[in-house]
Amino acid sequence: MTSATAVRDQPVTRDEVVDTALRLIEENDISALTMRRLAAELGTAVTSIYWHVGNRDALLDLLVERLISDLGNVRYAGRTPRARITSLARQWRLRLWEHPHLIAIAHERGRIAAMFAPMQQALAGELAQVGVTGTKAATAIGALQFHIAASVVMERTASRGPSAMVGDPAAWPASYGDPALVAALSAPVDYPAVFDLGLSALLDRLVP
Amino acid sequence: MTSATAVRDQPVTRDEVVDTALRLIEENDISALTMRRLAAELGTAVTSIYWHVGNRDALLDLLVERLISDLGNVRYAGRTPRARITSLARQWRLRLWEHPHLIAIAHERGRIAAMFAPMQQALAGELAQVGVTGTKAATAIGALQFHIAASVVMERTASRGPSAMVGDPAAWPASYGDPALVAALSAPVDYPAVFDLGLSALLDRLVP
DNA sequence: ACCTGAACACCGTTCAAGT
DNA sequence: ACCTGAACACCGTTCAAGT
Repeated sequence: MTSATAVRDQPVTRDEVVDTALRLIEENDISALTMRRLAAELGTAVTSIYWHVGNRDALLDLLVERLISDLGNVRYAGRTPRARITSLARQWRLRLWEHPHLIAIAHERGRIAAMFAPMQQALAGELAQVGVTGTKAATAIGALQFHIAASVVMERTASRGPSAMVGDPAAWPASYGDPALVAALSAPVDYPAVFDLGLSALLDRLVP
Repeated sequence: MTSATAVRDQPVTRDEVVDTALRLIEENDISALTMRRLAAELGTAVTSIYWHVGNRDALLDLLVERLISDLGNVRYAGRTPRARITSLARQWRLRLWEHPHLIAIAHERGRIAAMFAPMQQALAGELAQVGVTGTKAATAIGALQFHIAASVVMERTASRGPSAMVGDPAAWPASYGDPALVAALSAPVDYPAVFDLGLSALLDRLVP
């Protein structure tokens, strides 16, 4: 936790409010973003934040818009269209994972679509190369987008709790016939592996 | 919103606290569950709730445990193992969807595993019939569980915001070569279809 | 064993008043 | 144009005191 700016000579700006709010969220989590704490961090009265951004809800909208405009495109590569789509999806997952708090907020506000806009167009280009267009391409894009967003949302939420196990060994009879299964289920979830498995299964279906 | 019980002759019980808390959440959402509102609904002082359940966090734990013990098993059918697994997955999705608020809480608390325990054992039985056991079965169970939980979490969160579109038509150049794609992308997400697509792709991979 | 009111340290937000 | 303090209606939680 950085110490609050005690006094300030410059007026606060809207961008500065957004910057500081982002910092508070990324250093802690969304619950650290209170209007009073934000004001303390900025060295102003709470009420002056209301002048700049309206209210807390509008501030959250601004944070999401900032995220969207910061995301931009992502580097990806591969020899075949399928390899490029795989690379693209993995890169987007990693990129979103840098802002897990924000993507949860974006999701709640129905802004996931806008967030993925650059990815959609790159994906549409790759799909067109393998002859997938129109509603089929839309389905593929929707499914991949869902898979990526879900992976980040699920891993993020789970990582706040106890290390998420898939299974609870105690729920299985001690005499259960497949001890290797029970043992494997009690390991922590390997999210990247689950992601890759789902991705590759989807691509088998979606990319001819 | 039901009117609060004005006076009461019986002592409050822990179960009654949990019941009322569940009702508050399911009739509204998690933000409706405040200790003060709960007390008003029960017709007691706020502080007496603390005597029964500890604090708000412990109450949320109790709600999740209640959900888990209420879930139990689910009916499913089908001629082939694959059909039965598909039916099982769909039924679990529907079942969880009856308690979207609670499953978000369960997920945050790392209790998804316990929630899915009955499903895991049914699934293990079906997988064994097609020769999938051990770590392979654990992977399959983990992937299916992730898919079901993600579907509910994503659809639930999205449904609080504006009707989620996959794509924003305005983000595409008006001259884009595939208008059918752009049009299809701007329709609301069909979550059951996305769920079934992902499920069937996973099963192609996981069930021989 | 169960309940109570008072108190504390927080929230978001509005408003009238300042420069 | 920008900032301020006071005030309101909320939170969760603790505690000493009641029966």
